[in-house]
Amino acid sequence: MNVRLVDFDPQKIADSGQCFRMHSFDNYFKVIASNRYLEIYPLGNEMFEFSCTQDDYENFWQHYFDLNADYSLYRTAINPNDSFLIDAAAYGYGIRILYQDLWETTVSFIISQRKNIPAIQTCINALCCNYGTPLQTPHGIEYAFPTPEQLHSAHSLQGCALGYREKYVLAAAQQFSSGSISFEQLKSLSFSDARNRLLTLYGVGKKVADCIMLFSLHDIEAFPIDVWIQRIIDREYGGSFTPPPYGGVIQQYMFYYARNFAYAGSKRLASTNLPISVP
DNA sequence: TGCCAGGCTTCAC
DNA sequence: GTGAAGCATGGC
Repeated sequence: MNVRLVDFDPQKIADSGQCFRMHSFDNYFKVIASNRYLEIYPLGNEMFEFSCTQDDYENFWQHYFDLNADYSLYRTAINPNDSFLIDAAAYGYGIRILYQDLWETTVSFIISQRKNIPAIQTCINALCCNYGTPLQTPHGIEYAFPTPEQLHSAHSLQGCALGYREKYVLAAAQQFSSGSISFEQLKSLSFSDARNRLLTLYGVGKKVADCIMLFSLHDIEAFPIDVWIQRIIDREYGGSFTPPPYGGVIQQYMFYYARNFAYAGSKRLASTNLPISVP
């Protein structure tokens, strides 16, 4: 099916670091999420072909990509005198905060600690290939993200390069497969109670908990502070920074801008060199 | 080859 | 309560 989407850039989303199973190819993108497989073909003029039915689009992917939200409202909340955030938001135009599966997000960001993004993707791909359910796709066999039960019954996850994180993932698998933590349970709690519940998971600290709050529970006030965000706070704000409204969305703009443009070398480039300007 | 990575747990103090 | 050490492994 074809659809026109504004403020939607699958390349930026794939490169934004919030998901690890969205990949770009010559003329399309493939996404694997919650046992579903999708290809997205950019057609130009904000038109996209989604390789799914209208029902699948309306009942899953539209929500997954948060396509009913107006992100210009988030950007207009930025202090107009804050040139770094204004530039970051312009550069990140088209990024969406995804509604990702709680279990997959938890495992992915447990794995992410002290790894770079290519290494994270290698680990997650190994987990899926070794323990996930095969999915038939037009481009061959892909693998769903393994369920908590699939990993819990594995007992050992050697061959996935998890290192010391393996025990964290196995502990999470036990918690999720037993039902002692669930999406419904966390969504019934307040922000701080849900975050505190996540912090009880072995291997989950503040940063990973905030990533789960943002990228799965979609609490867009969550503001994960990783090494990139801390670098921005130190360089641009003298070490002190109060997250603006909708901080999670702004955080994603900051992260993408820093990694791909502003700090892509070792220091910030001139903002006048920005490729685009967006209100 | 050596450094470093979307941090966390553990253990002194 | 706070700060430093130690951590497994792959990518660059």
